[in-house]
Amino acid sequence: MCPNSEIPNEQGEAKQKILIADDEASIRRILETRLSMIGYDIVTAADGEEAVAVFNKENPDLVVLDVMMPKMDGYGVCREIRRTSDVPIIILTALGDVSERITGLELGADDYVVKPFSPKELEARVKSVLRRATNREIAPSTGKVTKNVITTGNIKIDTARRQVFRKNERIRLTGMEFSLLELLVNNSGQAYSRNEILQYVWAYPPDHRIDTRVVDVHISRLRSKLETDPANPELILTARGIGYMFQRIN
Amino acid sequence: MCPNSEIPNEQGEAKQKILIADDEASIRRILETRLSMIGYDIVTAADGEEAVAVFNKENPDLVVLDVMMPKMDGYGVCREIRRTSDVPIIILTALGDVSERITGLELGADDYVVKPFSPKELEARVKSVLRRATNREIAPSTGKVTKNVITTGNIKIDTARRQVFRKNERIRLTGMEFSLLELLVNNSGQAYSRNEILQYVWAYPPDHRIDTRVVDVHISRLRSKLETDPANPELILTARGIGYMFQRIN
DNA sequence: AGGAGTTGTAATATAATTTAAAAAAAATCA
DNA sequence: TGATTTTTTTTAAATTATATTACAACTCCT
Repeated sequence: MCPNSEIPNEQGEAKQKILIADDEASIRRILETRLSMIGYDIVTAADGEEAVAVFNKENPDLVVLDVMMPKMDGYGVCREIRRTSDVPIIILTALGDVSERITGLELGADDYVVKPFSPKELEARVKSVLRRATNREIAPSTGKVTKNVITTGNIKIDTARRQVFRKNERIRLTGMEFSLLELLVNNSGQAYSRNEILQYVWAYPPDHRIDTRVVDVHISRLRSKLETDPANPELILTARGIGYMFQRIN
Repeated sequence: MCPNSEIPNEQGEAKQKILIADDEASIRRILETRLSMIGYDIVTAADGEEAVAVFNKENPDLVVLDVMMPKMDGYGVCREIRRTSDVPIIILTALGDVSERITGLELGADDYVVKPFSPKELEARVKSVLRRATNREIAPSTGKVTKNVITTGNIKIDTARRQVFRKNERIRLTGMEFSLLELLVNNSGQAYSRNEILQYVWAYPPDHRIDTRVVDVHISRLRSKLETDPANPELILTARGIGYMFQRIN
């Protein structure tokens, strides 16, 4: 099967770990259930001090902090964590409190979710933040400069606007399609396994039991939209036994 | 984060002084931190009367006023200041209260910023207002409304007059539509969930469970009025799984 | 009260994504 | 080589999410 992840994340190939800090047991329980269901390791804390302690002990990949907690509030925890770490942080704020939101972002939180929220929404934020966080590491690791507009052959990719053109005709890509293309193009010439792609584009932990064929399907659709002859791809290449890669750009 | 930076101010001479009047300590603290970081001198006040006192004593180059303050509200302070001075004034208003905004501008404020705002946004307004103030050779002593116009693509948004133009044709938006647009535009590039939008734009109490699909409907109506091709929106974008956002401006 | 305009709800349509599975291609090996 | 196995590609169906529409309820003006 697919070999170990070549792309180092902080835990090697372990699941990504999320620290959930909220004093409401019901919220902890729900989030723990839902997030572990889609493949994350969850650790929890019921107050601010515990959150800091657990953070230091467990070194999670992402932290979800409720603002209102006993002992130390979310900001305190955020500040404390930021003294030593750039780990992504999502803040849970109470209803529409402006100052809370500003404070949170000011202190270096990566995102915030306003209560009451649906678990689905938090899931989406978690993936989004993790995707941003992990994608940030990709470009530097290859030593490539990630340009805003990339041109190769008759394909033009505007990463800032998330738009793609072929022969100056705008091609509509869906969000997933674009994210996938973006990963491959930003690291052209480098092959990624399906698991790595799932991890980076979908922000799923390495061993999440999602069908890795999703990647194939998306690759197929991308080819049908981008390639001159989808049956003989010249841009999105198959690395048999490994995964996929984008034709090297220079 | 980017700490301690000695960015020279526009004059190169003495630092420009800004008075910040807001009863929320957290907002005062944040704005003080951020604005002094980029080279302004900051003085603060926690209520209306203090604001007037500090203004008379410190003679700042710009005043940022929260509308809602104890002792004397923002308008009172604005009126009071305008009796003796043309100093630029920025008003902080709650979202969606039209009359507040109009009143503020009538009273001679130079600009307003709608809560919730990001510190970055206020920084931009501060710079903009100061630039106008220092550049105006023949200052209209009335301190009449300085337009705050956002332009992107072929649409122009005049937030002061709550008017929107496409290709210089006026487009009629309803109040809700404009408020929604305003939230998204004022925070372009940032995705908001339906819940957040409901809380910010509709400002319903937490128990008033309204169908989140209302947001979809209004987004749809906005698109049909604003977008060149409503089926392929380029301004009001869908953040699948999360909500909506306005195409990042700048 | 009457009419024009606005808003929320619900029903329906469309689109994006995942799953499943069959067909095709490439690799393995006796 | 040819049969077998593995891997990839493609298609279709199922699932989930978003978009649109029509209408009823409501508001604001006179």
